[in-house]
Parts: sequence; structure tokens; C-alpha cells
Amino acid sequence: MENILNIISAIPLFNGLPDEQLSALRDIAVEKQFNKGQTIFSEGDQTKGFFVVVDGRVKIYKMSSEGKEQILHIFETGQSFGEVTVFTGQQMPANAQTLAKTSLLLFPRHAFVDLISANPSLALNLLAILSKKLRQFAAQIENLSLKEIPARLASYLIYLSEEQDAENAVTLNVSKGQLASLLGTIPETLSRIFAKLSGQNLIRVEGPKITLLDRQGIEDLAEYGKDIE
Amino acid sequence: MENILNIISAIPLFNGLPDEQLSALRDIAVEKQFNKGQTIFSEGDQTKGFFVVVDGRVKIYKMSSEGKEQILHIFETGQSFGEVTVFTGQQMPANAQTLAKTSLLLFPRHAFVDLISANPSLALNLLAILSKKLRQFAAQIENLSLKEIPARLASYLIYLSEEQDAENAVTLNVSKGQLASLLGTIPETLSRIFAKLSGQNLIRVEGPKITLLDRQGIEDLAEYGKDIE
DNA sequence: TGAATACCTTGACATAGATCAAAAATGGAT
DNA sequence: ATCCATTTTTGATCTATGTCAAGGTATTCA
Repeated sequence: MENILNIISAIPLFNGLPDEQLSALRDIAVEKQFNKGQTIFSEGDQTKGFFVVVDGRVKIYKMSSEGKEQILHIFETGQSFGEVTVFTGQQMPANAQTLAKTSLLLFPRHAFVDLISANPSLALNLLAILSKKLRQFAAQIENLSLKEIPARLASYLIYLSEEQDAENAVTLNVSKGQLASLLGTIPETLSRIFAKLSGQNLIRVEGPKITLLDRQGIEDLAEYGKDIE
Repeated sequence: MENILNIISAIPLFNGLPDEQLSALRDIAVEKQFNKGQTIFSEGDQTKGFFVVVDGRVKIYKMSSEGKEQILHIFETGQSFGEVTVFTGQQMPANAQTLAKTSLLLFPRHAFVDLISANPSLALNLLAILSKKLRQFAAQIENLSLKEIPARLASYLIYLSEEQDAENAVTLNVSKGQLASLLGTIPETLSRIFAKLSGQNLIRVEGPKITLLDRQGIEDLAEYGKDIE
């Protein structure tokens, strides 16, 4: 299982840990394989532990009573999720489903807590990761309540362009329907906004490929929310 | 300063820590006093450390470019805030202002990180607290995007009634204007919704005192969002 | 006690975005 | 290639909530 050790050592969460701790982590990790669209856990499930994405993509989401979905997060290779209930011990507060063929590592709860208790540096890494997630959530709350949807889309496009290290062209890594859910809206509305921003020559949309024709304009839109008619 | 030690030992975050660690915490803590309406820090400020509310009430909030406010959190006696940037080392991501005469303890960043590094049990407490905050944020995102405002208000009333351990009567601990901001709306809209729910005999409003006339009805509203005309 | 200030409520109106319905485009699978 | 299923787009309409404006009610402070 030399393979798993390589994977574990590449996970940001486990950055800088000494070899013996990495081995200890490997010893408690369980591999899980999923096809696209499979459910990893559902809201209300008992906590099993926390997960790391080895390969693939996972969405964490909530459902309203009418069936509308709000995506809270999309996790990709190297990222972890499900830490929260490891410490609160409660049931899973949301649903997790794969967006692609995905391979995960599961770190069972108790074994993992024991490791943390013994390893302050692991605890500090974890604190940093949770802190970052808190920041992202705060930003999402801000977006949902203070910005209109065009501004949220603009923010997301800028985020993506930085993520993908591409100045003026990005490729959506989720379907437009899923993007709508992430932005807190519905596909019809998102589609109209894509059309509108295209009409204003801020972007060009070709399937999942978006060209940022006017980066400054998009940044203004993200920042000030006002989109100039 | 025996006094401070008592205060520190009563803080949930420091639950179960041995006396010598509590003393160490006391030694790095700095007392800060604020009057009502004072700014503790602003978005973009350099991180000083993290805070615990000894007495009073603090709101954490974001401002839109048009000046609309979204409250992210309200912290009361015994609760802590500002942990996030202690670990990410970034600037403060939001603003903090007192809602009343408030006394805080500031734990400066580096001294605090050193303490955590040396004390896994403190780290675990902190992990549990951050996890709980993540859950609350996730719930807030869910509310903002999946529920209409009457349902958000209903959720908040139920939360308050549990908080205050009162089956059918709660007292708002913030002004209605602030409550509007916490729920992601504006005072006018909140006022109308109070009036509407009163008209439906779900609640009775007398200033800041709300009587839950039909708890089941309010729970249904919070859960299903649908409010029966 | 009374003015001043902040807070809350109500009314008329405007609008972003949701809903419902259906057409068009895309993309696998056979 | 061609068919089927999914995703995306477009159109017409509806509604919750925001905006602007004004009046009412507390609360504080001299």
C-alpha cells in the first residue's frame, strides 16, 4: 500500500507531518470508490468519519422541502470534507454526492480523533483548514444576501480564472445547472444572465468555456453589484 | 487578577483544561472595554488575535457596496470570535461592533498559537467550536437560499425559544432592525412579516416580546416554508 | 416635561428573480 | 450516423421583497 502513502502525503491537510504520522494515517484510512452521481452520505446519517478526495469531484448540498437544491461546496482532488461532525459528533448536516467517478479515503472518526489528540501539528493543520472553510462560508453568505445574481456569477468567474490561472478564459468545472445551485438560483435565471452579460460584451459563452472579454467590467460587477445597463 | 482566571475557566472553549493552562491563558489575555456601538475591528484590519466576550454583545457583519448590512453572527457572554484569522493569518474578513457596553478578552495571536501547539486538548476544544460555527454557517446559507423570509423568521423564533428555554414566549435580544439584517432582509419587510404572522394568530408581538401562539404552526412554517394564507 | 433622536410601522410602487411551459441544443449510447 | 436523454435556452407571467416616502412610537437627555 505504498500508493496510499503517496496520496496521503500529498494532501494539504497532512502537509509537513513526519513520516510516522503519515504511516499512522495510512493505517486508519479506508478506500472508497464511487461512480458518477452516487450518494456518499445523506443528511441525518450517522457520522462515519471524514473524507479526502483522492480523485474526482464531490458536491455537498442541502435540499429544501420543495426539492430545490443549494450546493454548499464542491470538493476536488486533495480536499477534505466531513470534518465537522467528527468533532461535534452529530449526524451529517448535509448530503454528499459524486459529480464524477470518484475515489475517496475515509478516516474513521475515533481513530482520527486519537491521532489528533496525540499530534498538535496535525491539529494545527486542521484548524487552518476549518478556518479557511469558515471564511469561504462567510463569503458565500455575503454573496447570497448582499449581491444580486449577476454579481455572484461575476465573482465566481473571477474566482475560477484565478483558480485556473487563466487571465481571461475559464472552463466551468460543473454543469450550468449545478452552477445555478451553487450561486443560489435556478438554471433558467442563470441562462438569462449569461445571455445578458454576453449582450453587454463582458463575456463570450461557448458551452462550458467562458471568455472574459472585459475583465475590469466583470470585476466591477462582482464588486459593486450594479450592472450598467 | 484572580478575577480573570474565574472568567477564563468559565469559557466553554477552555472547558476541562488543567489549572496551569488556564493560568497560562490568563497570562496572555488582554482586557478590552467598549461602549455600545463601538467598532472592535473592521474588514481589512490586521489580525491581532482572537476575542472572548466577557460581558455584553458583539455583532460580526459585512457591508455591501450600497451600505446594506448582513450580520453574520451575534456573540454573547462566553463566546469567542476571530479565531479564523489566527490560523489563516489573513486580514479580518468582516467588521465587529458592540451592540451594548461590552468587555472582551483579547488573546494575542502568536502567544495563543504557541499554547495550542503545546496543548492538544485545547486544540480539540477549538476544533469543536470551529466545527459548530461551520454548521451554523451552513444552516444560515441554507436559510438564505432555500427559505423565504417568513420561514427564516420562524426558524429564528424557534431557535430563540430553545435558547431562552421558554416554550412559547421569547424576547428579542437585538433590535428589530438588527434582526432584519441577521435574517438577510430590511426592517420594512420584517415589520410586515411580523404583522402578517400576527394576523394569522401565529404570534403576538409586544415590542421585543414575542408570544408564540401556535408553536406547531410556526414549526411548520420554519420547516416547509409554505405559509398558509 | 418636552424636544430630539432613534426605532418601528404602513402605504404605494418597482423589480429581480421564480415558475411554468416548451423549444432547442448537446452528448452519449447503440 | 441516429436516437434518446439530459441539459440549456427562450418566452410569458407571477410574486416576494426591495425602494422610497411619510407618519407613529419610544427612549433619552437636558
